[in-house]
Order: sequence, then C-alpha cells, then structure tokens
Amino acid sequence: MPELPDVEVFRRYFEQTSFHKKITRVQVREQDMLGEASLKTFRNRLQNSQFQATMRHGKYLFAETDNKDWLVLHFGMTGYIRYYTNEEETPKHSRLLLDFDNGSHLAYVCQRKLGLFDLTNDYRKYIEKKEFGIDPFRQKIDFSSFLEMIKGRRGTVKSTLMNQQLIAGIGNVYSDEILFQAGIHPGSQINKLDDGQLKTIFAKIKEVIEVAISKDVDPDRFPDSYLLPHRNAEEECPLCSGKIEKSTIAGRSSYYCPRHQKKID
DNA sequence: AATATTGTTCAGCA
DNA sequence: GTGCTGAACAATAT
Repeated sequence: MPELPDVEVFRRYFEQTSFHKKITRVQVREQDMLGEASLKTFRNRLQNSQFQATMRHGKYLFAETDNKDWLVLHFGMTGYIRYYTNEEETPKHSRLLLDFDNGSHLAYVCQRKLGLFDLTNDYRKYIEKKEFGIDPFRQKIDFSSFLEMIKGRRGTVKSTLMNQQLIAGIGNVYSDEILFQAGIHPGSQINKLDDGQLKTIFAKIKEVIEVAISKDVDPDRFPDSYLLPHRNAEEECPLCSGKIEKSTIAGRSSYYCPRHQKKID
C-alpha cells in the first residue's frame, strides 16, 4: 500500500541498502513501465554510476546518482523495492533489476503494472510538472494556508485529502485513518466543515503520518486506537463500540465507524 | 466465475 | 478555463 508513509520507509531502506555501490548491470524487464526516458539513456546513465542521495515527494521516490541523474520510482498500488544478495531470491514480478559490484541486487517489484520508473536530471522540475501539492511530512504548512487551500473546494473531504495537487502522499488507506482519528465521516462535504473540524483534520494529517512512519508502517505496531489494523467491515471500532462499515466514497472502498464519525452535509 | 484491489490519468460534465 | 467524478488501466486473489 504505497502511500506517503510506505514510500518514506522504502526511501530509508534504499539508503541503507543501495548507496555507494557501483551499478554493474541494469535490467529493464518491463519496458512499458519506463517513463519518458529512452531505454538506452536509462540504461547507459545508470550503468557504472552509484547512488548517493534520495528524496521523496508524496508517493514518489527519487534517488540521485554520482552522475547527478535521478532515478524516479512510483509504486502504483502494488509496488515495492527489495535488496538481496542471492540471485535465487529475485522476487516474482520484478520489473527493474540493478546489479551492484559487490554481487548484491536491488529489485523494483510491481505485481500489477501500475507503477513507473524513470530518469530525470531535475527532480524539482519533475514534481513541478506534476503540479503536486506540498509534502506534509517534509514541508511545514500552517493552518491558515491549509484553510486557504481548502477554500472554494467542493466534493467529499476524502477526495480532498486524496487530491495530490493539494497535499501529496495521502491515498485511500491513510485518508480513512486520518478521518477516523478526526471523527469525521469520509463522505462529508468539505465546504460544510467548520474551522474546528478542519483544524482537527489538519492536525491528524501530520500525526497519523508521523505515527505510521515511526512504527515502520507495520500495522501490528500501530496504536490500538488506529483503524488500520481493524480495517474490515463488521469489525468492532477500537474507539467506541460501533461497528466498522464499508462503502464506496470518492470512488474507493472506504472504512469508517458510523457511530463516532459524523457525516456533515 | 464474478468481484475486489492500497494509484493515476483522462473524458465528460457542471 | 476550473474542478470534480468515475471509468479504465493490469494482474492476481478470493
């Protein structure tokens, strides 16, 4: 479930495993998943280089080489990276494989092929072109600019939270968690929420993301009060004694507790 | 077998 | 032009 917290954990994993090792081979196993760069450029620029820095914006991961290129990784719904030494451990559905000079490998894996890898020489421009909003983990934003951003918007609070052009990195799972913690029904109309409710949501965005990352995105380590480990219809709400309900909101499966998440419209 | 799935993009519409 | 919704995309599991 690669949303912001997941990708942040990937980023740290990337740094711990794949820095300062010469890339000896680049295997593109799924050419359809290569973005703008040509296959030739992609391979040639990475070959013989080594990674030395990373950046993440929302759900996108960038890794800089000593050639000053940036490898771009997006994970779609099913993507992840895996570092390993034994060739037999090559994961199924590996779409991009990098071999390092110490005999280890980094695989970009994506079962459903909705992710993407690419190369850019300027990750800032890449982000600009996509018109992404701020990254709520890395970048500070105060409540008044948050209000300004929300002003004049229509639709559900859930679709607003998932809008990457406003805030980058929140997807289906974490929008549900943020609204669960905030006590707001995901189907509430954004323009009907008062400042108090918006302030709660604003605070929970930061809090939920920080907690998830600090727990390494492992639902077993999440606080008892979190929805994520109980994200099943009919299960008991960990905050009150309601029953978790499932319905389609903003076009996605949404889980919430109808007892303590009030719908405002 | 039909249905579901964590993301993004784009056609269609208000 | 703007912004929102829902379908389409791919591959697999239940």
